Amino acid sequence: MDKKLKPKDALIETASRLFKLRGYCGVGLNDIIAESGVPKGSLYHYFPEGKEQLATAAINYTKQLVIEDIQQVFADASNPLDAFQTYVYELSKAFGEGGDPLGSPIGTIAGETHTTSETIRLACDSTFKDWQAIYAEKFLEAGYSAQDSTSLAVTFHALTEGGILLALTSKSGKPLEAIANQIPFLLAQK
Amino acid sequence: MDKKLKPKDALIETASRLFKLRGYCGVGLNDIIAESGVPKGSLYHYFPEGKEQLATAAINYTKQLVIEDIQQVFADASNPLDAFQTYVYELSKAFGEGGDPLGSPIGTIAGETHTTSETIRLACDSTFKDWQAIYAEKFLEAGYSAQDSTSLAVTFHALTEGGILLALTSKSGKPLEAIANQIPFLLAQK
DNA sequence: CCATACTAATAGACCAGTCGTTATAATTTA
DNA sequence: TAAATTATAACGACTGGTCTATTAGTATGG
Repeated sequence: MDKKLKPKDALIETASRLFKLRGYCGVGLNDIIAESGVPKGSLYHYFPEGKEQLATAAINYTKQLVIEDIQQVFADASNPLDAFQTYVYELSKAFGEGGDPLGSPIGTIAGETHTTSETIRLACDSTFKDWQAIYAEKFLEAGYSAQDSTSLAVTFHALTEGGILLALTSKSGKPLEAIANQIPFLLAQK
Repeated sequence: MDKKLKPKDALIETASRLFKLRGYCGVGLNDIIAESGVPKGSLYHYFPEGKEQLATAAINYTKQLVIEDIQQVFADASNPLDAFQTYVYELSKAFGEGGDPLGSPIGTIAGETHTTSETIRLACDSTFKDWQAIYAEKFLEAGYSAQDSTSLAVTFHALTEGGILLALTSKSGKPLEAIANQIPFLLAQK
């Protein structure tokens, strides 16, 4: 087990990492306990409802990580478009650096489970909505109308999710780079 | 078995449909033979390399279906932006109509397998690139520069993939509707 | 200060079921 | 008759989940 972490946190962290890479069905509990070093008895002690409950915890953990990333980049930028471009550009660098393979934070899980697990689907849906709410808030602050702000938040979030998917499918940061380069030319008339 | 179809085609069609809904790992061969009515012996007769080979065939089948959709909508429109808006708007209606649940054509498969099956990853990657090539061609015809055309193709494709993911996660066509509504305001300065 | 008691946590063996795959027999088609 | 196709049973490996036994940790009582 990761000696620095408590067993429960080790499970959440390992599950989060593996689910990003291989999705929900693609990761077995045996993979998670093997990588985290936490015995199966402990897994069912902390997550008595099993895999779904662990996945929900992993989704919420990932949600928080992403929120911190987003807020950081918005705090450093003077307007939402700049912030968003910086964010996507940093993603492109991360995917392009050829280190450990990354994954889609929760997109893959959402795609797999939307028809099979309402619990997980709802966790993903609320995560997406929370991320979008941050974007929308920033657009609102920048003077966009309420309606435009929410629509733009959805649009830019979709752009991010799609861009990540293209990046990991092509094993390259270039799709995200192309998207980031296009961002300044979007919405120029507003 | 679907009496209208030859066994091989029935397998491809059923596999394609189920993979869209639940991804690659989420669908077992038993599901596919049960729904298609094709016996397991026939599956391994037509696809001796097993699940990966069937998935590759399903991906290529889906690729073609989407290409026909895209070309249809571009044939009916006078410029690429209109065509793209129409396309996304039609997607939003399909996802919003509350009939049989839809799925991401191959996005979910790509997200699951990019680290585990190079064969499938490459099939998804070439599919994405083929779709983008159609978009790029249309932008080129409309007078955009070669570089802008490819970047815009990637950007709009990412928008579609992300929009579909948001739609199926929220079980609603609204995310795609919001995206479609934003499209006319994008690129206004070009 | 130690002994006791109680609970939280750990450790895996184990379960029934399913996975993708293989093997082989039966049947149909040419 | 030969080949193509269908049908079914079975394989070992693995799945998520259950179970019991044991250990570690802590609070309490004398």
